[in-house]
Amino acid sequence: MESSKQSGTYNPIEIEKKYYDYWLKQGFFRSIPDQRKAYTIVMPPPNVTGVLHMGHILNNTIQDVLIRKARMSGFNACWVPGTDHASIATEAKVVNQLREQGISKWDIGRDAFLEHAFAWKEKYGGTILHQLRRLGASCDWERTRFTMEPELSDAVTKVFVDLYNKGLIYKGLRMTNWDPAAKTAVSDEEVYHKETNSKLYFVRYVLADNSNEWITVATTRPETILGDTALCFHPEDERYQHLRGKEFMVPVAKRKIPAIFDEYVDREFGTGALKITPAHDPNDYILGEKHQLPIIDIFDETAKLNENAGMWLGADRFEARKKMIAALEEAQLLEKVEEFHNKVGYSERTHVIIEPRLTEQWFVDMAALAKPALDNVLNDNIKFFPPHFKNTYKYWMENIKDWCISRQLWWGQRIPAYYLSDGSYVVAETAEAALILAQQKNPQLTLADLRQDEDVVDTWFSSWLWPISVFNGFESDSELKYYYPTQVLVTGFDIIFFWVARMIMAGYEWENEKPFEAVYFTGMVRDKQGRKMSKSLGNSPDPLDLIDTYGADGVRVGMLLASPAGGDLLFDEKLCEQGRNFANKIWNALRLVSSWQPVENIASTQQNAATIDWFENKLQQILHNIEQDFANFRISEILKTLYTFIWDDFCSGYLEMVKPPYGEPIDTPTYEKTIFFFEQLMKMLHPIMPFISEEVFQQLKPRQASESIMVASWSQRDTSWNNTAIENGEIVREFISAIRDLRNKQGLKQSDMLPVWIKTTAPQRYEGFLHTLQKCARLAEISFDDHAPADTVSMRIGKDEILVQTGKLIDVVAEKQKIEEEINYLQGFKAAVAKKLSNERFVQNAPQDVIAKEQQKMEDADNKLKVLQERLAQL
RNA sequence: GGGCGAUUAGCUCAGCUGGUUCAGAGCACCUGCCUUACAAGCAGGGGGUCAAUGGUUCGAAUCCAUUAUCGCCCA
Repeated sequence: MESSKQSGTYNPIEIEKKYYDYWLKQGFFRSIPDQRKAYTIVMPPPNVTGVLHMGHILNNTIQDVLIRKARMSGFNACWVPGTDHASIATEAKVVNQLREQGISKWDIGRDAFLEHAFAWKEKYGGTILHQLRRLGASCDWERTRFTMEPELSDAVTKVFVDLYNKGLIYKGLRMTNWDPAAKTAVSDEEVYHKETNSKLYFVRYVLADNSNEWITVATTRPETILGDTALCFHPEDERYQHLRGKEFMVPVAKRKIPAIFDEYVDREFGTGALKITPAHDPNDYILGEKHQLPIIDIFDETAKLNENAGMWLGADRFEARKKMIAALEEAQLLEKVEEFHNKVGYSERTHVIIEPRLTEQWFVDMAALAKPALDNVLNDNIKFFPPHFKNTYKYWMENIKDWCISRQLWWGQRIPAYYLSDGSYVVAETAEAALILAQQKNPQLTLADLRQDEDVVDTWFSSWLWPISVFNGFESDSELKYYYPTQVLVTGFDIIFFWVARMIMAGYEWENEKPFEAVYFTGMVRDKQGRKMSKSLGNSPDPLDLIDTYGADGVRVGMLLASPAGGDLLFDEKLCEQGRNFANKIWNALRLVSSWQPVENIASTQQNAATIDWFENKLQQILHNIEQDFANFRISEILKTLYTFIWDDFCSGYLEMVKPPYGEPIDTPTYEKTIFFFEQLMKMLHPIMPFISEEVFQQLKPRQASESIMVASWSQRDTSWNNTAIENGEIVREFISAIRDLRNKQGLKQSDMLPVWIKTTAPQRYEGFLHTLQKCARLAEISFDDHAPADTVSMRIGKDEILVQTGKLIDVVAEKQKIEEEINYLQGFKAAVAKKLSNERFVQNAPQDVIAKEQQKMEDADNKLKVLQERLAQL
């Protein structure tokens, strides 16, 4: 053991580095299948483009807590890290980087572009995973996976072909969410809607056969007028009945379009007349199909006007709007403009307004996949924490839409569809396999006649396989069998549809088994004012700076203090400070204990026995509570329990009670018990504060080189305890507190040793604590006789009365008043209890133990009253 | 518009299957302390009509209904 001359301030930086390296070197993070039961977590792979932010800290702290606890509990703990290739985001980064060098991706072509992209990934892609080491993450780094590496890409191809062969993947022309910045379709889930201040333009459509008559149509997107192919009215709208069979002139474009009638139209909105632009609005598209309208697609892939628009070629959609408004005004067809609030869809990735666009895309038919995925969540076969996310999940699954999986990008797994010159295609895992299929149509074909689809699949189409593919589960089940299903997924609720739901589907589709037993949803990290943390607001601290300032343990505590499961959490740097202070407190407890010199056979052995008994039993009780909380993922609760137990009960309570006077030795049994308790506490704390718990563990006793708290076994399972021992200790602590309060209020000095009398029916309660009481409360002598002098102050601790001779004049009036107040309160309390007990229905209906409790309360109140009244008479 | 959730101390939140271990914790605040482990600390203290109304019940912060306010998701 090191000397007590260490600094009074804990310095986490070196210690954290030292132990992380030590753990790595010892291979404690490594998991290889063996005879133990596995406890597996797959990390939600962060984007390769990302840097560590507070969300990662939260998410990975929780995972590390769970995996460390499992490891100590004797499981073969396996935490698999990895990264996600993030198609759109990464491709955008690489494109930008190339642009700065004056290179366009189109010039260099697909293969060269991918080389750049992989190079970029090699250089920057490991950033987050490296940063996580600072946090103490005990991942099995040797298992680090990447969604674009060969095995995982093969899995994607395999799965695509499998689904296609099952008839669950199809290609079709559909209205899709087009991201004109990324020039790709995105799925419904990648579109977010934002309340926007728009304008509603009231535009006149003149009748084709009578230029003096017109209908006014309200639209938010006048530029799409160029793609109009009909006007639509409600069939029962009396205002428009005369228009049946008529035609209108499209403003500015000067084309003729028909009037159609459909119940879809909302008569209340605008003028009740709706312009139909099938190529640029999903609802219009449906109406267009129903009424067999022509489709005029006026935009190109970057949402600029094309030849079909007939004018302003190359103008982007916003410019086109301005031009259209000006043209309408000039033609005197713009009646009025109103302010209007509506929700506009934006791309999750590039944050530009989504353009509904008709494109050929690949879709997954989700209905069949959704069925087992829904059932097994509803029946709690997969448990959600917090459980209310089941509702959200259920709603989405029951209204599930087909999944658009193709992306017009290069960075990703290329769609394994091969086109023949006649436009038909075959789907196969390799070009060679595709050729065989193609040759069934035409035996003359060669590889050169096949052209692979240019598009890649959605990133989520690879990450939905993650819990299986990280174990190469599509190749062989040797590892999968051992690690799958995993125990828990820790992730943000915002990707419940993107990812969680789809992993569940994939699990049942290919393994016929859930991917995880439980899902722990974390909330969003916000600043203390409740704002989302963002770069532009500058309100997101750099996690590495935080770790430098407060230590990884401090940051972990800060994060967990703020984070009950599920809801958003308001992060405040002060919480990390609290965590750092906690570490410092533990450090100083270690300094104290380290300074003790144990000696055999001295009086304190007996004097401390009751205190040790109290603490030992409470420790067992706390251990039990924590075990329960772990089962329910109540991690924040576990931290609070340990924080209070270590700081208040261990440091302020236990250590002060057994601490020998300065310079005096401690008896060996107390010393050994204390070391044992401290070690137990550190084991309980280790999942949350891995570093300082290890440091204390190493210093408490001489250890073998390979001995670490990380792999020390979690405290024993038998957690029975004696409640009386706990109660007695608590009462003694209350006692000490009350005496200190009295000193405070009466301005008594520490050096004034006060004599006390205890009036109790259970003097044995205090027996083992007499020395401790005298020491901690600075008492002269403790008597249990009835001969307390008159000049004493009275206090009540539990059911007992304590009389303290302060040596000062007793303020009889104040003392009387205090007691009368207590009597008043007790009488009111008694009346309430009596009312309950005299209520026949209560006595009949309430459970026996509740009634017994009430009777006990009555009795206790009576006793107290008796004591108080005696005291009053005495004064 | 449909759904989900929240509302408890100045702030952030616990409070699980209704019953004095039910009104709690941390931070903040107030008082007194540099007491040989710790001022990143010690000892003590004050503070809430549990959003409102009604109901169920012997009994409601807890269950139900309505309202208000806020947040989120979907359309």
